Amino acid sequence: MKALENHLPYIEQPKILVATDCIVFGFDEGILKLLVFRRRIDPLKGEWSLIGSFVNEEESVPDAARRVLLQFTGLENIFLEELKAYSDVDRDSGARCISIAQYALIRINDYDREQVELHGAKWFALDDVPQLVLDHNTMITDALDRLRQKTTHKPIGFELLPEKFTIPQLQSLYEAIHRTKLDDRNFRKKLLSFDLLIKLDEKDKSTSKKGAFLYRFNYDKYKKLEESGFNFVL
Amino acid sequence: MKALENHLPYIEQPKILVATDCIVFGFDEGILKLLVFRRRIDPLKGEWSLIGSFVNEEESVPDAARRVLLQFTGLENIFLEELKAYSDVDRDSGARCISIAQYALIRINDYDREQVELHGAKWFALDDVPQLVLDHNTMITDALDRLRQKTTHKPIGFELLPEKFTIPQLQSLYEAIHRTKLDDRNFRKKLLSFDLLIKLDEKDKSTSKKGAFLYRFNYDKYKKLEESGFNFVL
DNA sequence: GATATTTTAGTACATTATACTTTATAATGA
DNA sequence: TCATTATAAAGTATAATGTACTAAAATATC
Repeated sequence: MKALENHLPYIEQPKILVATDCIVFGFDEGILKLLVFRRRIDPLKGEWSLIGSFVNEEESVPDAARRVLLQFTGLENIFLEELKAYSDVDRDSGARCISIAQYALIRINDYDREQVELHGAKWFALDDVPQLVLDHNTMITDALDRLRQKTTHKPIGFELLPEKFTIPQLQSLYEAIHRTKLDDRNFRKKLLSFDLLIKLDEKDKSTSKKGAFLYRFNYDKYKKLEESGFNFVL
Repeated sequence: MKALENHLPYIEQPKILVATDCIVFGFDEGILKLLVFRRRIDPLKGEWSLIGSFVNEEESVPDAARRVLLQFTGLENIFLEELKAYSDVDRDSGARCISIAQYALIRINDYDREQVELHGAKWFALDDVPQLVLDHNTMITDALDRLRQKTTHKPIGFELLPEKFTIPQLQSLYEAIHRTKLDDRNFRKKLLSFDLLIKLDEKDKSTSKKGAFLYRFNYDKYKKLEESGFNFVL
C-alpha cells in the first residue's frame, strides 16, 4: 500500500484491462444448471470458462454482459445483476485484469440451442460443473450465495421458470436453489397469501396424474406493492 | 452493442481507467454522517467529492480503497465492503473511467482529525451532504440503501459505535439509518434475546441521569452462531 | 373399479411480534 | 430532605405468523 496521495492528472493514471464474466443460471427438469463454454483465447485456450468478454471503450459493464448473453443465447431482456468485482492482482495469468462478474437468470427453454452449441457452450448441472479457468469457480459459489439470499427477499425465481408455471414447479426450484425439502402445504399457503399469482384455467399434466394448475406472476401488482413498502419474504 | 464475438488476444484489448470511491459512514451525536473532501485534480478540481483514487497496477480494488482510507483517516482495519461498479460511458467528463464504489463504516471518534483536515476532508450530516462531482450523490443513495438492507441482516451497525456502547445508543443508530422511531422496550427485548451482547459493570451517564449500562458485542460467539446457520434479523 | 400418486384445502399448536403498563435509578431543584 | 423529572429496564397480554400435521380431491394406471 502506498502512503502518499495521488494527485496526477487522468492522463498519467494507470489503465487496466476490464472484463465481465456471466454466471448464467437455468432451471431444467428440477435441476439448477449453469452455462459454461470452451475458452477461445490464450492463455488457457480450450479450457472450460464462464462466458464473458472484455469491456469496450464505448460500452458500460452491463452492456458488455448483455452483448455476451445475446451472442451466446440469442436472448435479450434477460434478468442480469452485478455480483461483484474480482480484482486480485494475480487472478489472471494473462495480464493484470479485473472482472466485474454478473449473474443472469434465463428461461432455459427460450434460448437458442443452436447458438449455444455454435459457441462451444454447454449447460452443466450445478453439481457437475467442471474445473473452470481462473477464479470462475469462486464466482459461481459467490453467485449461488447471492441467488439464495436474493430469492428469499425478491421474487426473481420466476425468471428461471416459464411464464406459466405450477406451484410444485416453483417449489422444486426453491428446493434446488436452497438444497432443502419444503413442506408442500406450507409453501403453497405462504406463496398464495401474497396474492401475487394469477391462477389460470389451464393445468399442466406433464409431471403428475392429477395435473397442477398453471399460474402467472403478477408483476404489475408486485411493482406497486413494492413501491408502497411491501416486503416479499419466502 | 456489438454482435460479433471478440477473439483478440489480451494485448489488443482496450484498457480502461479504474477508480474506487469510498462512501464513508460515521455516527456522531445521534446523526449519521458522511466523509467528503475537496477534489484535488482537474476536471472539477475544488468541488466536493467522495474520497477515492485510481486503482494502481499492483493493487486490488479493496487494497486501493484501504490505501485511501488510511490516507484520509489514519485508520486501518476498517469495515469495508464493495457497493457496486459505476461504468456508464459518460459518467466522468475527464475520461472513460469506471469506478468500483465501496462503503466503509468507521467509529467517528477513532479517526485522526488532523489527517482529515489536512486532506481537505469534512464530515457532513446525511441531510446536509452538498452536491458532489460526477455520480457520487447517486453512490451515496445506493450505499444508504445497502446499509439499511445490511444492518437488518448482519450485525455491522456496531462498526459505527464505540467498542462499549449502550442499548439506547444502538437504537438511535438504527433509528438514524432507517429513519424510523422504534419502540424502546421491544428493541431492547429483541436485541437481548440473541444473547450476543456482553453486559459490562460500567454505566454511561453522558446522556441521562439514570445512566445506561454499557455493552460489548460478542463477535466470537456471533461467528460461531453464523457458521451453524444462525440468522441475525433486527 | 381399486390403487397409487400428486395436488389442494384445512386445522391445531407453537412461536414470535406488537402494543402497552409498571418499576427502577439518579440527578435536579424547591 | 424530598418531591420532581427524565431515562432506563423489566414485564405482560394479545395479535399475527409459522410449523407440523390430517384429510380430501383428481386422475392415470393396473
